[in-house]
Amino acid sequence: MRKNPIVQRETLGAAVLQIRSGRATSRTTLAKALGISPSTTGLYVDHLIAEKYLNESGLNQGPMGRPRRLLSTQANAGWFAGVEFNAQRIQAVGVDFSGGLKVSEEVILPADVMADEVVKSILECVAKLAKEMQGPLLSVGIGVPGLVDAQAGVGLYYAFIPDWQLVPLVEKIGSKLKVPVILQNNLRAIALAERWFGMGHSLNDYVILGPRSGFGVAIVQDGRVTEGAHHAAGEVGRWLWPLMDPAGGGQELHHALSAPATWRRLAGVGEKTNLPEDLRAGLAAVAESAGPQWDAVCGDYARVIGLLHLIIDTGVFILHGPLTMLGERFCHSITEAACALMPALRDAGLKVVPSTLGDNAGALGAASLAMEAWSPA
Amino acid sequence: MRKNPIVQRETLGAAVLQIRSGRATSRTTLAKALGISPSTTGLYVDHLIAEKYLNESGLNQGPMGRPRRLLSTQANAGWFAGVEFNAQRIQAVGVDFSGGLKVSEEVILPADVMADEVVKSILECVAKLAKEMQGPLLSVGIGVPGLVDAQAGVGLYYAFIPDWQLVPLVEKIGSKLKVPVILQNNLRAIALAERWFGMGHSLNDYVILGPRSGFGVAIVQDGRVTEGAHHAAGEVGRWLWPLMDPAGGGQELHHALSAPATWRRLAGVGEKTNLPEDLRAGLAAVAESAGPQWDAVCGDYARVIGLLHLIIDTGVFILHGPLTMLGERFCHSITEAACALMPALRDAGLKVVPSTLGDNAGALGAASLAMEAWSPA
DNA sequence: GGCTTTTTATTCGAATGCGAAAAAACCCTA
DNA sequence: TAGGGTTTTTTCGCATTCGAATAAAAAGCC
Repeated sequence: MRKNPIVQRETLGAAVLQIRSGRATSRTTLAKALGISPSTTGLYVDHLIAEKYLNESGLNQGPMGRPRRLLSTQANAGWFAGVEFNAQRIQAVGVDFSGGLKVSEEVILPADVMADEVVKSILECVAKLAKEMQGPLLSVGIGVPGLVDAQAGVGLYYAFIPDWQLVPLVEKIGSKLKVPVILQNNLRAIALAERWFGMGHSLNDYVILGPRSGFGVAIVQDGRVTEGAHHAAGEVGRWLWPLMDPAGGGQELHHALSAPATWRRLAGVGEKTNLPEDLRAGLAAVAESAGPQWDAVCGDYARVIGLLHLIIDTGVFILHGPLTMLGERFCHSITEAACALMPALRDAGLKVVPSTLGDNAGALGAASLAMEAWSPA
Repeated sequence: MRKNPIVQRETLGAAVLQIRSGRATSRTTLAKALGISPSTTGLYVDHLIAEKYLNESGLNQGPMGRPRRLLSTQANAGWFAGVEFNAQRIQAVGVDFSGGLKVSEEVILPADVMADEVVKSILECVAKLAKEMQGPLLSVGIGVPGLVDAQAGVGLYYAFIPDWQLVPLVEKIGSKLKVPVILQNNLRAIALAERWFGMGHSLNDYVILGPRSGFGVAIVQDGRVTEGAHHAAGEVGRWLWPLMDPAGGGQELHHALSAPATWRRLAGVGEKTNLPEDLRAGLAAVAESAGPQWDAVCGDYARVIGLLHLIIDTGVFILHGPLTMLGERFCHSITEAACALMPALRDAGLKVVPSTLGDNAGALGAASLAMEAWSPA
């Protein structure tokens, strides 16, 4: 038996992430992925197996040579909670140690909810999840609407909860649950969800399009989620739109491209018409429409995406939220319109696709936050 | 005497950078800046002093305690070459080991110059610099126009040199000079110049505005220069402009905001009017103008900057190139116009400032590339 | 079956980097 | 001028990490 060194916890966490994601499958591949020597990697893996975080799961015979001893995460070593919320509802998921989604919860919030009630509901939600999960809760990720200081663990501002200002969420939740709590803006959390559960798996550069009650984007560059100097990267909803309004009385992009606004424009109804009971169903109903409204909406999206793409040069734009109901055709129309407007985009391989993740993408992203932050004690 | 370990070269390079930039001035501050222990730092510094890269330059008494033994770089330990070029000219600088600018060179290129001639001229230019510099040449940085694959060391494409396609510059220059050669897009090189020689010293997030024969930007986020998935980040000159052209026959932003176009618009002359002999002087002459042209130009700049700022949330925009001749007033007008158009910008602390670096900012940035890449043998 | 070849994992000595403690160099005060 | 306080630098022992060699486990080949 090898001696058991006091290994670095951070590196242990990184090793688990590599194994869980499938980027590394054996000791040697793990060594390469972590950039440490094979001998040290062996010690780390021994430690993680001894602590029941990993196990060996068979052999993988390559074309030649000694077969790899496959490593995998022990699903019941503990679990991660992912929570996302806005002014209307809380969504939460429980994810096992192998990254498998096990339980979902949803809580509808009352109108005019206050910050303290939200915190209370989040705690209740996590408690409900805990009943169905195995092992100890390891960490909690929270996708927070509005401006968030992820480092400080504070929700800075959110327009639709009246007293949501400088809310020390990490402290409030962490002091009750006694586990690490990690925050991130909810759209940026979705970006992480794509990485762990969606199509971002193999991508290093992509943009999340998030048209909901407003319009925002989350940007992933070279594998890193862009935060911004004031935690406000991706707040494109505050763009003047139309940009060249000759009258000067411009509006914000929010008003043109939010999910409700998009439905109204596609349905050809005015601002005074009530929204349908179920916006998603309403959107599905107009998914086949055509004509000038369709072109106008796609043209606006095309312009926004074209501007974005030529700045940050990512490649794939992943559409999230209710507008995914408009399907592939919507995304394709946008792509085509953008390339028609700005020919440079065609060479740059612009592509808009609807997300394959469902409504709980934000909660899954929050769970990703929790997984990324965890290291063994 | 302490024993002399075989230290890691990369860390030695990083240590020299910290000392040269003044971010670290003593062994202890260096240890903090590098994130390694004071004891190890002591060994590294000993090594660097023994190799004549650093020396001790007096004491710095704080309010209390043992004074710091100040460290500084040995100016004559060698030198770095920085080269920038476009289709018209080559600019080169020689920078000593302490980061001091010592020599500048400029070569005017003939019309319709070919790639091979450019390479030859660069080599001649560096040879000329070498005569005036002390010590050995340590590395060369090159600011390359157009698309650049910095990692591969290849110039991918530049429209104004006919055969500038897939030029293996690092190989061509490196094989002659026998020192490391580092490439970067010339605008992104300017971003580095701001960091080392300009106002980026204390900034982690800023944007370089580069209106010249076209219009592009370079983005620095959290201290890193944004490259883009296809080496094309910041190519905003290819935006459709005006963005909402109802006729559909849109142009590129290049045509509206390049340095010549800006002069024509401010001077109120058409596309057929010849440019002044000296564009900078011409621009200085229209710097005091006012009225609708002035507002229109500033409005366009304000829109571009507003869009950029709300995406990437940096803060400071640094204007480079001939348009700096328009002075503080121009930048101030843009800032004001942007805040008027998009009120969100006012809270976000948007600021546009002219660069204090002169015409050779690109070459200085290239030298910064060289400095950042160097490590002792 | 024994041989080589290839790839993965482990062993083991060497040494690099760290932490704690000591030393050094200054201030201030009495 | 001696002593306490403070900060920087160095010393020194220790242990983690590495590198090179070794062992292990398979395939292919005669």
